[in-house]
Amino acid sequence: MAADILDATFAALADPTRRAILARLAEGDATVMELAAPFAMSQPGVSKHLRVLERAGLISRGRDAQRRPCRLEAGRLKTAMDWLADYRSYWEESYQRLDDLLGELEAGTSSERETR
Amino acid sequence: MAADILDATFAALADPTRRAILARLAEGDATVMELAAPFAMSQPGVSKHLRVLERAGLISRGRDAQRRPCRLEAGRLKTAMDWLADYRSYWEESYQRLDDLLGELEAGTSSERETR
DNA sequence: GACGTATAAAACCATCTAGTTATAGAACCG
DNA sequence: CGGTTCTATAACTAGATGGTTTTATACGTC
Repeated sequence: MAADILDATFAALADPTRRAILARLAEGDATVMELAAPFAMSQPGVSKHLRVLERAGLISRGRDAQRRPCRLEAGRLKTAMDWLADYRSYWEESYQRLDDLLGELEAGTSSERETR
Repeated sequence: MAADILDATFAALADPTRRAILARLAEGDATVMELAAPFAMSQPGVSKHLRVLERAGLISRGRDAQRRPCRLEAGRLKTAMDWLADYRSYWEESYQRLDDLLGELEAGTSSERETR
């Protein structure tokens, strides 16, 4: 469900510059110039990253004279986290023991794989 | 910390085919043929996706005669989730009210932005 | 109206991506 | 040994991505 939202969200998060921009925005809204300052990158380069983040719904932009202040929109981060949460049991200790047990049972009963 | 791991993990998750492969592996280990079956895609196409998942550390592969069974490795999913968890407060209700309050305070005291 | 500042858009380039087909390697079956 | 099955590699293509420089737009100020 909503595959393209996850596509865009994870793709946007797969870049260190964009993650750093989100981290900065977590401290409060910021203009493009403020966001660009820490990076050895041209202003249009940062603008392109912001467009990716905006199209993924991870930020929104206001208007303040010439400035276009950016704001973190955390909803899509929650969507991504909700997807990951489905796998939580697979990295938790209690599951690991259960998984090992099931593996032994499967190996003991039959060589056929449960495709179900 | 560990930026390229997050890069590779999020990039791997940004594709619906790869997410579907992970979902399938959550039900148990599977061979390449088993994983390829649900998709209208060539076998080498699936193999390439598996290589991306393996290089991201999201799966591991064993050896069973000609077969290379794939197994879900959830550790990297936890790493991604840990990163997202830092933003949890930004999408939670209680935070939203705090954020609004801080916004009003900032607007009321000064037009200068706290860059700290 | 002219100038400076903040941002976006255009055009371009190199590299990566997701897919294909065709081929090769590795292991089993007879 | 010969054929079949499973998987990986190679070579190719079209399109996306991340960056650049240059140019245009929008707004505030003098």
